[in-house]
Amino acid sequence: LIDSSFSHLLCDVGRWEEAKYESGVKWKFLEHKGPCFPPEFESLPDNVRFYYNGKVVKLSLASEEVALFFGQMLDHEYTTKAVFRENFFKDWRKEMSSEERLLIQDLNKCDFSELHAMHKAKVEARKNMSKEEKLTVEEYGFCLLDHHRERIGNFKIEPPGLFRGRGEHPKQGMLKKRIQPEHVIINCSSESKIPAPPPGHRWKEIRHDNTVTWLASWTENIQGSIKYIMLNANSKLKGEKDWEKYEVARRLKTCVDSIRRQYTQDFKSKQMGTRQRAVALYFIDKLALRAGNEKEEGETADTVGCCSLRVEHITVHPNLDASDFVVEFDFLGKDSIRYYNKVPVEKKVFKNVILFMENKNPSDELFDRLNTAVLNKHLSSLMDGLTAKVFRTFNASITLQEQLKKLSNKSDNPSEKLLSYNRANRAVAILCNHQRAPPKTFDQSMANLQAKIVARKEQLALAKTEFKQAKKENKAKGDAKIQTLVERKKKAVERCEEQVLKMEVQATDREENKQIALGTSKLNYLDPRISVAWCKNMDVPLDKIYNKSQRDKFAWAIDMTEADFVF
DNA sequence: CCTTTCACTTAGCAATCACAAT
DNA sequence: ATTGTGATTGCTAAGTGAAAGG
Repeated sequence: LIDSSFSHLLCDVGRWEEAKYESGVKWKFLEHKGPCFPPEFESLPDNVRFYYNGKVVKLSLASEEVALFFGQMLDHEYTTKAVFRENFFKDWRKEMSSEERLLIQDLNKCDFSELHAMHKAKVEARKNMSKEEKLTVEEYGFCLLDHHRERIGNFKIEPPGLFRGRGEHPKQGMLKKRIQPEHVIINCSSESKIPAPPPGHRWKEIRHDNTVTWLASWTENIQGSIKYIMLNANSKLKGEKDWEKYEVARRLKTCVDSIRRQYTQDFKSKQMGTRQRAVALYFIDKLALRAGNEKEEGETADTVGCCSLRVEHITVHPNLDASDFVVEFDFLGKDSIRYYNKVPVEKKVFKNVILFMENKNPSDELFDRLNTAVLNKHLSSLMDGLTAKVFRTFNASITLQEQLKKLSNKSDNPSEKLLSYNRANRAVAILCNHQRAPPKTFDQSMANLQAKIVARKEQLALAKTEFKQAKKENKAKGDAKIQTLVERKKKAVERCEEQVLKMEVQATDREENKQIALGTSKLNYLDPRISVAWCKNMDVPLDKIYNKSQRDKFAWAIDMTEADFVF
């Protein structure tokens, strides 16, 4: 049965025919317009030339397009990387005519600067228009799902370009090919209007699979993986899944103590596999590490999660900085973000880690008897629906709840409350290692803010003296006019004080947030009901915490949550 | 059992927008 | 009106984990 709180998502006109939710059947009716294709490439104007070895070379249409991809990226660091250049040049040559291939043998002799300049000019020109976007959204951005108009998340086919992997990706610079309708599978209801392919084209396949949520899909040529067009996060389908995810995490709360007791027991198991499983689980639980599926070597950047940790990623310290049994982690995780942490662990964990490292090379797996399938199989036997990633959700949400309780007071002023919320959010982001590159203008904007604070403080000092002056005059010959002046000056002082405080809090918040990304945890790990309840308890308007799209995404939580909600 | 495929969530960066300061 | 900035949105890569395939 669907929770009644979903009603506004499921039906905004009239009543339910039937208030029942058949698990497994995702939808009954799906109609859409199909994906939006990027414009075809047209050959460059004659005044935009490509030079090889100082001489103008008129390229064929296919190789010209690829050359433009490189030219567009010229001021990006990518284009200086050896792997990127090598992959690009190899793929570019595949698109060249045989004459071109004969002539163009060295990327270093290529001059894309006119292509680059044209691209920059185009970007500039687009700034001054960009209105037709709205029409596209209206036409392609929505679909009909179970007779409700729903927003589609990504309705555009990804345009061709050069693959930009993260970190040291072995395939960076490779040509990501243009997708034609002939590559695209459409999924819709058999009784719906079938989306029309672009003129002169046909779809690869029309499918009517109501057990999946995607509207269209195609296979991408770099990794051979499937790309999907799916609904926006504010849709019923995504909202329900989100709610389910947090409900599973809340169930973990009821049995996490016994699971922790069990893996602590397992630290001394006679089975090596069991010990490894226990230690891995300890790390996943304590440090919110990702599961760490195996990856195909040479296909992706070399990154790891818990189960795929290698000996070279950890260092053991019997004691370090007044702590005993410290394990030092240093590895690249998802998106090649570095995880660096020195963690005091239980003695038994420490001894086990040393044992797992014995007689191994640095490049050997730490948990050689364990993988994510084994771990998850074990976890599902402990609790229905439990997998490694649930621990991340659970620990993130429970941390937010605890931190909010610890940090915030109802008597705080609004900006202090907000700072507390952000700090609680930050504690989670640090736990989950959600980092960002410090903004390029960070130091400058920090200095600007400090200057503003100084200026405002001076203003405050001035306001204070004026206030005193007015009071003195009032004492001397207090007429009504002076009386109002005193009031006015008093107000000015208060206003200044308030503003200084607000800016100082803002400065603190920003400084602490320099390298931390709060968005990811807010969007994916924190049960929104915790935040909604906190806002109710603290009398903080919800839009201080969630912007419009976040409020839409969490509509289900906003609707169902009362102030007494506990995760 | 192990590998591959598939569907979906999670992730950081880039582009764009909105709004304030000038 | 212009410009600079932080906030928001868009993009798509990179994970997880179940199911299918061999």
